[in-house]
Amino acid sequence: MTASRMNETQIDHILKHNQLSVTDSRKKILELFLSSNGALAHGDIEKKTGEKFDRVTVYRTLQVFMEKGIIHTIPTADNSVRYALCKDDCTEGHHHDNHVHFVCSSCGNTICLEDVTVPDVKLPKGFQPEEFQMVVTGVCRECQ
Amino acid sequence: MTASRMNETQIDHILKHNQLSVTDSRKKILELFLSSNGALAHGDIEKKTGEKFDRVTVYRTLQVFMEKGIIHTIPTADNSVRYALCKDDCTEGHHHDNHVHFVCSSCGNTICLEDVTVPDVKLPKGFQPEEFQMVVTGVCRECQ
DNA sequence: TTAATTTATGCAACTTTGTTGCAATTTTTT
DNA sequence: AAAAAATTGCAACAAAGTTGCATAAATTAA
Repeated sequence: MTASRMNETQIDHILKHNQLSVTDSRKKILELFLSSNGALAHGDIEKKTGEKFDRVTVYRTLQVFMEKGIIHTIPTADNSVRYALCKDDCTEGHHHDNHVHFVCSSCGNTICLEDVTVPDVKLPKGFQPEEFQMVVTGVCRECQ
Repeated sequence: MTASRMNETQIDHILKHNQLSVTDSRKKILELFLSSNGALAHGDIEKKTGEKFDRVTVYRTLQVFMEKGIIHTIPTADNSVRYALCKDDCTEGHHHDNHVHFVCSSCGNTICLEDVTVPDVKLPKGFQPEEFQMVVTGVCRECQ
């Protein structure tokens, strides 16, 4: 079993496990996320799929992946929405992501720092927290 | 001197201090920020100014305020860009904001938690941090 | 394996959001 | 009060995202 073959099995499994039809676009987009250790913007996906799929399909695929909890959005200071794979038991639409995200100001990539957990903070009385997200901007390893 | 009168003096001073012409739109938009303890999206501003100013003017005003360091953007998990007043000595375009932002999932408001500082985190080797931002999602004081 | 059913895709048309150039207006300077 | 500088609003555009619907593909049932 080759690496790509194994990858395809994994991809199919994720889709079926989430009760999604296995289609070319979904397989390809999911593969992109699996082979990228960072986060992807809608535009990145359109470019990397080589305009093989309609813009609308990409939008709808991301939407479905969000609903199923396969991916989640990452906050950025600029106006770009970035998506990243959910790790582990992220089966609901609601995602509680507890690692720090790093946005490189040089290459623009967003990297999930899996090993860096978001520290807890104390909030003033009356604020009921549901999710903590932390974004660090700076220069990444590749761009030093 | 009435409150509104004092406010106007304050507003004029901020604009002049930043070498900006004192115009109706800038005064009004700055007033909005001063009277709101949270962050504002472009759309909020358009609504609250009662469509008195052209969309382009609002965009350009926000842009200029950003350049002058009067306001800064706040990261959000959705695709909306939100702006908030810079406190204290934020005279450059580059802004290092060190307080936590709270986004209410009920009313949608973004509140600057001035008293809650962003905790430091250790990054893996090779990552050069420039700015740390933290966003907490949940239910705010008003919406409990 | 094929037919029936369900689901996803792609197209077109549209809305929303943001940008640019330029003439007219307003603000600031002299 | 006039000249110079800066800002505004308009129009036209570009980019980003959404919706309805017929076609095509994937899944289920026979």
